[in-house]
Amino acid sequence: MSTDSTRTAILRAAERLYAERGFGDVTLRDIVAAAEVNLAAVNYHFGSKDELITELFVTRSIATNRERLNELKAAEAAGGGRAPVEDVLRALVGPTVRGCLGPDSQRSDAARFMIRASIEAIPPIRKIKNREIDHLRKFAAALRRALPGKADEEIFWGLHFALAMAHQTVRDSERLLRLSDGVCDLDDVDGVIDRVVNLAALALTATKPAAADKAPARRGGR
Amino acid sequence: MSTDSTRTAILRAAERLYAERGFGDVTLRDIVAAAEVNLAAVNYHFGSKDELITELFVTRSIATNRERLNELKAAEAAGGGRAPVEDVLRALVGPTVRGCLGPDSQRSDAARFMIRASIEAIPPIRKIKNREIDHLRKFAAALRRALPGKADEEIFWGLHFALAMAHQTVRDSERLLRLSDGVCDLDDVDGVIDRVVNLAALALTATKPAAADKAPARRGGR
DNA sequence: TTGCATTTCAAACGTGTGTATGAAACTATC
DNA sequence: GATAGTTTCATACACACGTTTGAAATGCAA
Repeated sequence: MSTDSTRTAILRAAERLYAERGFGDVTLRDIVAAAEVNLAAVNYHFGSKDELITELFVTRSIATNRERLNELKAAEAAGGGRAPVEDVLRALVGPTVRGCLGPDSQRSDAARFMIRASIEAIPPIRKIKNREIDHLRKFAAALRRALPGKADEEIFWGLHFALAMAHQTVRDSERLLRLSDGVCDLDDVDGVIDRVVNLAALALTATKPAAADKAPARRGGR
Repeated sequence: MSTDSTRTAILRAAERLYAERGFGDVTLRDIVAAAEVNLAAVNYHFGSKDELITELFVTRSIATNRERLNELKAAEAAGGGRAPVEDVLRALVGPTVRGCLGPDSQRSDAARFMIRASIEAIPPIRKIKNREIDHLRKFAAALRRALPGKADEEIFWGLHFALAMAHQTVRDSERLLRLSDGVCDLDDVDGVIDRVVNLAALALTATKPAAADKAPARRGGR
């Protein structure tokens, strides 16, 4: 093999197992069994378990960020340097949702691995995760361009809620599925993305006093 | 002590440590050290580590659900059997948010423990967690009463998004804090709850075609 | 006090984990 | 085909974990 097949076999097996079962439940022995390689190969090729996880996370993190930024740039280029709020949000949450929901064939271990990483926040990952902030700032900036005059506070909350809804939907899709008894269609990936994007956009574009049809926003319950 | 002080010392120490550091990073030896009791006391009083966690989770789960239902019933009683959407949602997300955010003195290990439990989904917890669905159905029913004629699908999505936003906000408040450089005030607990509740209510009450001021909801990105 | 049940304690056990070792197998260059 | 460098392999190590054990300490009724 011209490519180091043992190395990549370990990476693929680890990514798949971690995506399926989480970090806590997967041992090196599980990984090497799935990859059909020797136990010592992990330490030979990666140095340690933590370095294996770190390499996986860094690689996927870069890929995800690039994918998001590509969509953002495409959207902004189409709009002459400014994209509608919806498109900015879609670029932010689309890649992850698309990789985690939908038919099995379309789901990616990579996206589900990243969700696991964001959930369990294992030490080797926690250190790197700080860079995500800088990445998100680029989307905050794009939202500012889309909403001139909007207060920063609102921008950040909108961004946060968009991520929260997308993230939680892919993370615990089972609960929504069971709660709704199948009424909520999580295989309609674009539909899910639209729900998240539209609601977050609503948060960002709605006029301040929130003119809902009834029950004006009241503060300080109980 | 009339109350079994060793037992409760273990429970308190375990709850605090699990809340602070998660299940993966806390060993029985950590717990008994914090509780200042002997290692064997855990197995003597609880049988096993899993049973200790189960007892913690069951106790807190019941308490949380009761707190939520109390608020819901109070709200519905005040409205003659029907509460406004906002109040239903507030009863759902309020207890958790209030227990996890705000000044240290007001934060509770119990609420943060429950968040950890919902994040890490350890085997002993996973089995019990199914009951949460039944609990949430009561809130879905209350939302149906508040929004007669609304499609069930929308009810469930609204409920889901409300939980998603609240949950993610308390779970990763640090990220929002750093992203916004302190602009978003997470110590204003009622303010946070209002944001979540109002946005979720907007999702539930907004007319279907989502008449935002610009960029009509479009389907099928990329 | 005596006797018995409950609780605490130090110490050890068995198991599963990540990691290290040193020899064997393989690959490529001369 | 011999040699040096790389990769694989079976095996073992060291350690931390949850759990068990049996004796000591404590509480409490008669």
